[in-house]
Amino acid sequence: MKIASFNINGIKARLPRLLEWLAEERPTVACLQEIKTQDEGFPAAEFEALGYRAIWHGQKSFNGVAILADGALPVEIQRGLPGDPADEQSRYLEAEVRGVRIACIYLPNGNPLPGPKFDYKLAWMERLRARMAAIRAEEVPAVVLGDYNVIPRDCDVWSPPAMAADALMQPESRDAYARLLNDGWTDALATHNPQGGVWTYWDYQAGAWQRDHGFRIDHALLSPECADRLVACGVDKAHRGRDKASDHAPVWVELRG
DNA sequence: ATGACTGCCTCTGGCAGA
Repeated sequence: MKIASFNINGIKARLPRLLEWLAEERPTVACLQEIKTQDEGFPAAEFEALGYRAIWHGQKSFNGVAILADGALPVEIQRGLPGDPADEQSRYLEAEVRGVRIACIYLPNGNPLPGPKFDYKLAWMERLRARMAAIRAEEVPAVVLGDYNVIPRDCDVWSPPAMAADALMQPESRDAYARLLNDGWTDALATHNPQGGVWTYWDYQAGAWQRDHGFRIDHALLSPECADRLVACGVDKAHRGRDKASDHAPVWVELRG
């Protein structure tokens, strides 16, 4: 089964590209981030026409996440990241699909720093760690995937100095990410590409795509029950080069069984 | 180089993104 993540940067503007990607790549599960629409604006019928059923957690203008599954309705487990009742941003949706726990995340960017946005990012990462520990304790096959907004290693960015001041690669951001791995989660793309050089994001500005100035911030973290089943993973890079593309490319993992 | 581009919901310019 193929489980994918795609930060689509607006589901209204991206719908033709998104439907095209689903039809061509046919992921079993697709986690979407930055749908940027309220719940009532979600194009569920367009996905059903392709054989996908979905659950979604929308928000006006910003954020918003969704989980699509081929031929099955995802069984919702958790809507919104626990740990802060005052947090109303739509960045977390968790479900079960075909016996696998799927958590779709859109981790806060954190810029500018220092400031409240960076504080919110770090607090959100601590809450995520707690939720992932709870999932681990259930000992179920689980994949926590999405836009983590963290560049884990220097080999995950085209130019470390160019991004050094960015919230994506601050030591605090990296340490919080490393704690997730220390807790027993496996970064699928990093495991299969220890040398780095694999990007999932290219800025719209300054010809970043044409110059291959990218970095890796979209990740799939596997529980031990899933890490044993990992047979392949990758980035659908070609989709980033198409007309009216998102600034992110889809990432995916293929699990045995 | 206070740059660059894109999407959203319109206070069609300001904000957010990364």
